[in-house]
Amino acid sequence: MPELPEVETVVRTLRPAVVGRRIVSAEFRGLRVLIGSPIKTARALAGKKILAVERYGKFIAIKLDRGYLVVHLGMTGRLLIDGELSKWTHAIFTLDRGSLVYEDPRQFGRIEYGETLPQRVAALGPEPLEVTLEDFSKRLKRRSPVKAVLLNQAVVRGVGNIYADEALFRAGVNPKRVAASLRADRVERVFHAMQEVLTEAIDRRGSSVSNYVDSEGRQGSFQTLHRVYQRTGEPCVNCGAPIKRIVLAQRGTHYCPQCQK
DNA sequence: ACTAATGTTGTAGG
DNA sequence: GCCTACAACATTAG
Repeated sequence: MPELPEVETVVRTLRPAVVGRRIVSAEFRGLRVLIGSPIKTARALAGKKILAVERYGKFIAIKLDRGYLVVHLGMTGRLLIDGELSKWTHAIFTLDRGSLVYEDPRQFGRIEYGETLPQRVAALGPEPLEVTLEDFSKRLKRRSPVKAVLLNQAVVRGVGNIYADEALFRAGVNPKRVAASLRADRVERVFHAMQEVLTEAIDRRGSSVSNYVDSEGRQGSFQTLHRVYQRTGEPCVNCGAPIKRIVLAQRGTHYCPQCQK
């Protein structure tokens, strides 16, 4: 479910509810989502105070007075303030006021406590809304299709399948184009399109496809503004040609064969 | 019955 | 190191 705009919306709704709160206790169900020992993690979290909620790409880092509680929502994860318990509840954090509940039917998400940020977070590329054009251009010099490069979290962090397709459509760049072969003006168009689509999606509180909701249980609305993602066969908003779907980097990839040569 | 779905990680191979 | 392809993870929706 969650790419950068969705995770940003979760973080923004989470902050006012949990910053300053103290974790009274933590309970974990099942072995899939939690990285590490449930007993040790629960013991480490009990009594910790929440100082901040940060986002690193698609990762949520809850900064405690010692260490971090790091959450990745995978495809179907939800972090809910005072959420109801269900068969897919994998973690319950009881706070000194209210609670935080993690649920995830597909269980591709992960929760981890550490004294420092884990390596897979530290190894991420820069934020796409903070990276400079110069740095972005260097990072794009890879001999893979530009879509695969945008999905690579070591290049920039937070772009996923929806926003990669939407950014390339807006830039008028074919997703199969080898990134390193793009002229500088094309790279600049991709850069601006990526920033534009992410910013607009954040303004719309993300895309609710599948089961995405923020931490208050609210849906986003950017899915109504998707121009190519999941619009296979529908007319292109620019030229009317049918939107095409191919598989690239093992992901469904949607583009206009007319506008994205 | 089959396919595809917002993601990451690990393996094998070029 | 860089790159591709594939599998795995587990569930639901069309």
